[in-house]
Amino acid sequence: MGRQPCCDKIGLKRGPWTIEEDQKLMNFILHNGIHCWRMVPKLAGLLRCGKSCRLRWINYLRPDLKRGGFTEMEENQIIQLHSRLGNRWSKIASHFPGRTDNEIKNHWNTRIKKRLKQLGVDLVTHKPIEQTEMSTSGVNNITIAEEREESMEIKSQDDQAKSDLIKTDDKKRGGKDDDEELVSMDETSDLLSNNYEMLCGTMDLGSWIKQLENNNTSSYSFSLPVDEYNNPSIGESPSLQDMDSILSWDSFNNHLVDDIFFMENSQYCNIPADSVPKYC
DNA sequence: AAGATAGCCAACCGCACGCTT
DNA sequence: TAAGCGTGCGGTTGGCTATCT
Repeated sequence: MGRQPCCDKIGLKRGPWTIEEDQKLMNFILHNGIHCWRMVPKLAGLLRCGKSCRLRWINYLRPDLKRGGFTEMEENQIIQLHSRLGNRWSKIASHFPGRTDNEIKNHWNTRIKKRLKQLGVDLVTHKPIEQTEMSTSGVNNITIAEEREESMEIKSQDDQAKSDLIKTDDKKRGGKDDDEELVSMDETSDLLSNNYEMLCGTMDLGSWIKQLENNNTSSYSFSLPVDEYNNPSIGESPSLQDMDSILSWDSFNNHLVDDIFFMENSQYCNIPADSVPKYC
């Protein structure tokens, strides 16, 4: 028997949120808090399902969200965490206050993945793809990286399954599913042994990548200037798209000064999304 | 100038998990 | 103990914008 849908979806609005909807949702949450997402749209007067409201709040409306592009330091930290945690975006996001898992996931898929590919870094093991493999006659580097990624993605699915098994076993033993335990699991697990070297060894992935970039700018063509990667948000004008979102956010916030004041004095100020009550 | 293509990101979907009854 | 339910999570999609031809 399959799960029932979270809502009947009949008569519910979908697609992009309007400023009016945002205001309704934010006003409601700031004044009433979140007790049950399913009830939120009804009580707030929104024609959305609770799930959609939750997503909108977490990814866009939350007052503690950090906006703007990722810094080089953040990017490198994401890469390091990904080598340890894999595609567990919420875990990775928990290391970045004010960033959402969706944001990090999108950034990984659109920027970092490409960057690593161009640098010849394996997207799963986070190890450099061997020079011998890269210099195979008649085959360009990108093709090799793509093939490698494809094969490793299959491997990663197996690895993830194994990892889940280990996690399950660990939970059965009453253990916690936190990063520290993942690290210790690395020591006993073949599947993560490749990452252990990166994690516990002397290798600094961030500086290594930077070094690669410096060494390879002549041999690789970047789709973006390195500077843009390095720090799109500092010392530069935001992109039009960024500006647009900032503008809309600002104009939206102008209507909510009172609410923010209320929020700053409320129990919801600076509380991470995951500490909001989970159940009704 | 106009159409094609690529990049980006907000939002949706479906499954998994954990709590309650 | 099993079923029901709400929420969290990761993968995917769709639409908007920018860039290229």
